[in-house]
Amino acid sequence: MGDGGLLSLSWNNHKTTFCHILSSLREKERYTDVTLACEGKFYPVHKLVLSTCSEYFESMFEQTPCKHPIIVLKDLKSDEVESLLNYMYAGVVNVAQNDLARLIKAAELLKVKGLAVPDEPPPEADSKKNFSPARGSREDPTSPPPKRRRREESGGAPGDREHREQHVTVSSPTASPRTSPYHTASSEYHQDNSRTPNEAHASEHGSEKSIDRLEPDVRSEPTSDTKHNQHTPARVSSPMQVMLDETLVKEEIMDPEDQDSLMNCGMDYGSLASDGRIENATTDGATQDHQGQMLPTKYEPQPLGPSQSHHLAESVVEALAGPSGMQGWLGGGGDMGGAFAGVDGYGGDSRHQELRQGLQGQQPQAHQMAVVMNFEEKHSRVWPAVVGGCPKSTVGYEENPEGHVRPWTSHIKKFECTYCSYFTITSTNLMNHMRTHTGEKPFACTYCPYRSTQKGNLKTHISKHHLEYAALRNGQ
DNA sequence: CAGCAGGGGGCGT
DNA sequence: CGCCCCCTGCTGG
Repeated sequence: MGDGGLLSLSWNNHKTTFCHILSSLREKERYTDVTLACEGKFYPVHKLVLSTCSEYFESMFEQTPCKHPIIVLKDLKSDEVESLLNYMYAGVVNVAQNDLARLIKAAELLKVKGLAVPDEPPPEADSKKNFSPARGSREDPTSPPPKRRRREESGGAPGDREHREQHVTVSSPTASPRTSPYHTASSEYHQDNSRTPNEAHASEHGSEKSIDRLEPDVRSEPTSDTKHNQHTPARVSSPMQVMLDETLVKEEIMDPEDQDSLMNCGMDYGSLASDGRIENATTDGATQDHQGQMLPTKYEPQPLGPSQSHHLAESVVEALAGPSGMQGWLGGGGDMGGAFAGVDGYGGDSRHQELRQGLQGQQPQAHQMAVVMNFEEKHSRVWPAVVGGCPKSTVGYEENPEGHVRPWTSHIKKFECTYCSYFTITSTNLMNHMRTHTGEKPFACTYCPYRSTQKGNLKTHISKHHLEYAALRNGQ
């Protein structure tokens, strides 16, 4: 190094290796810090990947201090989520031709880069965009070019191997791993895929642009244009999102007409509706009627009323409840009711100004409401153990040998710190916590200058340092 | 090991 | 509901 020679060390297989490792980590649920829930299925994934591949998630995570949020994608299908996750992790995913439009629309809802970006000529030969920095808006010229290409741009490869199966080749090597231990049904995309994962893997290694194999007739297929159609039969709206994280429960009411304020406050939930197509698709009333969580009055930072909290609970239950019967997993309606009865007042009582600023005075839109529940990081360790049981029943956690309590009923907290995002269910805990901010140490040791924020700590201190004196005093 | 901080049960008002 | 108390986990020296 001393001779000044500059060596360029190149990792030839960096991209493929990187993607493979990422997918492996996902498969092993290693370092996962966010869980997507859809139709009763859970997908432990990484914020980094989601943020990288989706401005939607990036903005969400930026504004949500949750350590391990659980995001319920309400208006998406589990297979769509699986495909999008596979796409984000591997850069490719297999999708049945008939499901292409649906997948694209889902990608647009989540602003998945490469899929959600409207077709436009790529500025240059691209590599995997999914792992590029996620900064920039969709209008950003530096944003990744769309992966879906028109036939003119696909290098004229009509009728290749993927097409014969009527599959859009988006299959990835790592798309094969189970998306979740709670996965109850394998993706149809893979079931229909004749290629083995290894073959797919090899294919990906051979070409980073397997998406280019999108067949011309696939794109010319009528359904492929539904992403530009505002009134597709398939109900596609802004996904109801429930983020379970630290204790906090919020209802975020989004008004598509107030995108600016939403942007200003950093919450990009409304961006889903910023797209006119999607927005219109959701304003046909079907979504609202279906979800029934629309709050009739404008959002106010006030505790939720009974009916509102009921709607909140319902929304969460409904969001978490999938075909596999997540109601049972959640412990039954009664328990859930109790759980969310305990969160009354969380709808607007939060002091998270950054979340609230852009929401005040806005007319609520049910399809744009996001319910944000915070789940403390510590509990995220309980969470996998809890949900590790059968998602279809309550056995998984009610009788779990570790004695884990029901997360929804035991970790919903009511008191929040004005200095940080801390929440607790008891005022005492909050008082103790507040002392950490104020520096108040009301408990002074009578034998030394030691002071403590908690009496118990002082007692411990005395028992360890001044036990003799304390015994003498007690004896006198 | 000591201190800090959080969770939660128990009890009285 | 507030307070007391105990227990527990984490962290830094």
